Amino acid sequence: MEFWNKETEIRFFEEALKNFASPEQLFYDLTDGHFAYAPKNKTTKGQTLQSRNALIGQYTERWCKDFFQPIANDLKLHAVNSVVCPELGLTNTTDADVAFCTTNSTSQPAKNIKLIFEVKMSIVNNYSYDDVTKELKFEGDVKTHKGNPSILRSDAMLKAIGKSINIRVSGVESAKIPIIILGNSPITDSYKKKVDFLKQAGVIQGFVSLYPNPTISFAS
DNA sequence: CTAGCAATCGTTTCCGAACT
DNA sequence: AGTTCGGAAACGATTGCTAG
Repeated sequence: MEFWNKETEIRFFEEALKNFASPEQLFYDLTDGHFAYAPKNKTTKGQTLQSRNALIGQYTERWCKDFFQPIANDLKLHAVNSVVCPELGLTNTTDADVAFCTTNSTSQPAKNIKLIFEVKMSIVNNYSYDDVTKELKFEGDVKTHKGNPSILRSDAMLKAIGKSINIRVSGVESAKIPIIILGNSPITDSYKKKVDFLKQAGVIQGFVSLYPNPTISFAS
């Protein structure tokens, strides 16, 4: 299984366009074309694209499940999406994005859950889409557009930490289950120390980016 | 440049009313 | 009494924006 890369992102757009989404749901409609993010020298005229959120959210969570499935299997476990376990504070609205469980059922008792992942990933690079030719084009890496994806954002970190603590304080069963945050961007300097303390404190066992070299362009 | 508030979309849940 | 319907409200996901 490969790490997150440009092909992963292109595949998201292609599958979404083919199956259920219109270009307007996935791209900013700027004067000179459709863009995944606003390039640094351009403005979105105040519009904030929201229709992509749920779609990319689901895609990344599924992608992570597939990514970790072989590892889970080696451990005689299953990687499962949207795991619900009321004992751990994981309800239908606030479920575990991905978890390693002893069975592949969505609804699990606490004792079956061995590892919890919180996915905080999205599109990292910028792309343009041509309405006429249907062509998807790489426009530049994360430094060339205005968006801050994934755990590069402080509030994404706060949400991840908050959700983890919420699990920790839900009961005795949840105290021992490791929690790992998955992203596809670097983190801010200001959080580098804190993630170590979070680990020492036993709240979160790891922050992992599945996108090794986001600012190096690979041939596609 | 960073932290974090505000905004919107899609989905789920809630809750009273209407209906067997 | 139990079920179903439907609008309102809540919530989670991501991203723009701007004060400091």
